[in-house]
Amino acid sequence: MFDRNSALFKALGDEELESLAKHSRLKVLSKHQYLCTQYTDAQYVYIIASGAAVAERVSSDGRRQVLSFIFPGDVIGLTYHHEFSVKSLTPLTSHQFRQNKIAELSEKYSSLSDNLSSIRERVIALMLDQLYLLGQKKAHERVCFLLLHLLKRLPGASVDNIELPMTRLDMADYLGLTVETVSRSITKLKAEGLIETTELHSMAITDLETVTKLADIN
Amino acid sequence: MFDRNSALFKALGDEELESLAKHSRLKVLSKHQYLCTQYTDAQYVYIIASGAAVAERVSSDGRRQVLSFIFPGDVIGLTYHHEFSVKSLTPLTSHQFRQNKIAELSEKYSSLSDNLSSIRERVIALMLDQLYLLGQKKAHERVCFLLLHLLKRLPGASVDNIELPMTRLDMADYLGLTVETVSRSITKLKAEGLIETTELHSMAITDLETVTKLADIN
DNA sequence: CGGGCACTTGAGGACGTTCAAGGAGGGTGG
DNA sequence: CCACCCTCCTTGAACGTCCTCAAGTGCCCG
Repeated sequence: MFDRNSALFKALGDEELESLAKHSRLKVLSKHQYLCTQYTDAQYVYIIASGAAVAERVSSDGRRQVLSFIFPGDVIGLTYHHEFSVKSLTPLTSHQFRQNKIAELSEKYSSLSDNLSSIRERVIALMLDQLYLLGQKKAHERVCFLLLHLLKRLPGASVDNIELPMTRLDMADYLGLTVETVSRSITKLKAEGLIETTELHSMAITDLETVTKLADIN
Repeated sequence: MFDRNSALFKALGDEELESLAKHSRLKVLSKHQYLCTQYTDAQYVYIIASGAAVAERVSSDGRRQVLSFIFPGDVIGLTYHHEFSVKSLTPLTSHQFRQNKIAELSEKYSSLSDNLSSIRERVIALMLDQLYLLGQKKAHERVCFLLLHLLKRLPGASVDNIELPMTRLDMADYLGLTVETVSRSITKLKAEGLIETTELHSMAITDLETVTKLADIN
């Protein structure tokens, strides 16, 4: 039932997995629905089983920051309050747990508790990368970073085929740019022979070394 | 010895505090020294007693992102690897603990463990605000945000006197701007009657409502 | 087939950066 | 104690990157 590749279930024994399974509920969303919304109590923890989503923050004047793209195995709701909304990009399936149940089980099973710690740590590491990106990087560097990020995190992605589950607007709001700038950056990267696009949402990295150099923080 | 106002020591009993004190070492730094540096193992946890510091990430081409300003009561080193360096802005005193000692004690004392969780949560909340700031906000909005942030976090700061412990460059690198833009933004805010500067590093907010409106995310 | 949405492309403009100069404050050595 | 220097800050001018506005294309779905 549960995928041990997920950071939450990693290295858990059968007993732990069964306990978790007992308290989980499958939650299924279609495209463009909200799993949870900004500034409400976080009653549940979700672990994504399939599909893709975004964590976003929207202000009253319409500006929107995509905080993270979310993929299978990712965990949502480990904080007491949601500081963001989570919206599905594709049909989405997730396992829902009561937050206090997770807290309870993590006291009992130290491996679960360790997993939770390492998830939080990874979230922080990702956010630090993104802070650097938004504060310091140029538009085309940001796009390269996103491509490599997706290459790492998207299930089934390979250098010669990255299927983007999000629109250009989602990419723009993640990168702190406009749709037009993202589009132009992609065009430019294509012109320079660094990437190729077979379809609108299918990309290939043809010059991984250069793309990595542009994306990297060092 | 320890200040219960710090998020780490909050609501701890005398026994807990004594156990911690037993395992702590005072670490004193002068101006512009490193408490810890990027990409090294985090052996120690530090809690700031006095002074101010920055958490920063520097790339090989010289670009620098200030990830956070650090003030008394703040805790550093709760992750296994430092993804950043911490540099003192002023003379700095901190209490140093071995990381595994903290982990050990937090298993024993649940209030300590709770404190650690809430610290991590607060760190994430701050970072989310900053992501929105860097991705979406205009220069003068960023400066307003920083002023309010300092008003909340700087010990001794009040609406009519905020003593900035950092240079304009630190502010710029925190806000994803250049020194010149920060300087111009401050000049503009002064001209509009929103703030006043008595000295270079002393500011007063004269129109809190407007500043708040500009800084806010909603 | 038509309409709507997403994407691309172009032109113009704004915001922030870069480059450059000048001023103010603090520390050091004469 | 003053002169000098260095660092930090401000201000100006020119430039560039990215944004805004606008038009046009392609694709999906009804």
